[in-house]
Amino acid sequence: MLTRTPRGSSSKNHLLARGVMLWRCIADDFEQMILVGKHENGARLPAESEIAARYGVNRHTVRRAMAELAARGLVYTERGSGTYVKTDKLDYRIGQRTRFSEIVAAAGHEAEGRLHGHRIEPASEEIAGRLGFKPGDNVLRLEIVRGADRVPISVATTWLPADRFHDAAKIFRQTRSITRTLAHYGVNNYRRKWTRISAAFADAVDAGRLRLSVHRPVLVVESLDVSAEDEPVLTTRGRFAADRVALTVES
Amino acid sequence: MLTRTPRGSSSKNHLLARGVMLWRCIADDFEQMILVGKHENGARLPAESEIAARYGVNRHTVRRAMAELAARGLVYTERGSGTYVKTDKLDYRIGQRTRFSEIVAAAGHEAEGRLHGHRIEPASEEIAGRLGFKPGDNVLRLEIVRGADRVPISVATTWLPADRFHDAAKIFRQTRSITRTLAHYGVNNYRRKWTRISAAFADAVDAGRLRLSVHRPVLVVESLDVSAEDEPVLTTRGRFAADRVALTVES
DNA sequence: CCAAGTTGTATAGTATAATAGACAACTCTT
DNA sequence: AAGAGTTGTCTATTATACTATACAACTTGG
Repeated sequence: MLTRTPRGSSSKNHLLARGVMLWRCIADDFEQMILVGKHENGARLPAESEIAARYGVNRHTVRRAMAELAARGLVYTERGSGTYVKTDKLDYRIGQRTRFSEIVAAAGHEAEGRLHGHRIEPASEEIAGRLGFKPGDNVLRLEIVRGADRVPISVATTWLPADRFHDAAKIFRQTRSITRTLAHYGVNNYRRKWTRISAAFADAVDAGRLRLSVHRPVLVVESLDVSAEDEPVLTTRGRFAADRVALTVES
Repeated sequence: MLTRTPRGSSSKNHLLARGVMLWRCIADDFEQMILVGKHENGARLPAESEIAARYGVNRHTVRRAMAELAARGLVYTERGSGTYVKTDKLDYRIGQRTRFSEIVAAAGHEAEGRLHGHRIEPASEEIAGRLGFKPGDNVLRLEIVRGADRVPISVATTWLPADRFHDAAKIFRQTRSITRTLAHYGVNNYRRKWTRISAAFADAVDAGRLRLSVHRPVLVVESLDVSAEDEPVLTTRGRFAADRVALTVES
């Protein structure tokens, strides 16, 4: 250790970013260590009291940091036992029948979907092309955040024909599922027609909704679903937290 | 604007990173806009009250954000007039006579140097080679933060022969200048022998000392200075905030 | 079963982030 | 010279981050 000048020589100085709370710095520090492989999957983290001592902070502060990591899906805690690393990813299988709730339920987790916003807007050239519309035609746009076991997995922007699915936003709020929303309109066997996958970094809005730092990667999944009669029923642009999901594409 | 669900629909939600203070989010937001060219050099920012209204926060919070930007050297404020963008960089000319204080003073700014730590350590192979020592020989290592007009410009790790400059840390604390410290030991006309320049991102420690975000670039300047008699007197590894300095190399 | 070690919860105190409002000091344009 | 608009400073209040301490609830290994 370097000899320090008297000024600002607190033991927690090395992580104190100005304007960033202590628990957040500790959480980010652990996220870094976990992502870099310093604690492997399933490993037990040191006890809260030990971490607190190591950072020179109160145990409550460490608890807040651990709660954050749990909210990010990086760890889980077991009362009386400890806090454990969980870096295994949800296997998200993309095929003709791709249903978020079914995939998550099959993996033994509780699926969740929440509508964060909606509006009717004129279709862009891109979206119109996908849905077989003319640019400027009205489409219904939904912003949906999906999660498994209360951990956000993806945010998706979904466009549907506005006339055919006019109250889809209301129906989605009730049913909390795109599958059930389409069923409400009599579309029961829609299937995935194509899927395009790329990668990017989370922007500020997505990062907030996914509980990610802005420098974490997302898998960008664009897709088109069609009805049994081959009519386009919805197209999406989803952003999946790459730390929490691995995509499997059937071929 | 998208129609929002009632949950968490505050007007400042789009920048509220969890565990990051409001003023910091606003400061980072402005830094981003400035760096991306949305406000050019010399331009006046909107009045504090207007910014406050725009973000839906109190004016004091905006003032804190502006103080942060000023501390980062990105803006300066003029009482009664406004806050102005300042993105021009200090021209740091590297030649045979390279003296931080002189360069900064010549640019019309007030130079400042502060010792953040020091110790005697065995020389690494690299450092020993530079100073003409054997690996393991004792060298004195200084950690110095330099600034202009109270804005950090560089952090530098400096190694000197430990025997010859034994109390250099103490002398530096008094003189606040490497030039004057060497003069104290009778070394008056040292000159730059070689300089090697590369680039990197600020690590957590350097970012804190330079008041940079960790994703901002730094210019890494490694160099060797020798006395008039051609004896190595010090070698450094400096990290310059690339947002605040441009290096000019004489040839 | 017990004891040691762990996470969960409760209470209370201190420091500070953010809000709110008022006014002083200053600049700039008219 | 005046007045509108700006930054600087002051006081006060509320919400919350962090600390401190204690104990309950639970797991694990002997």
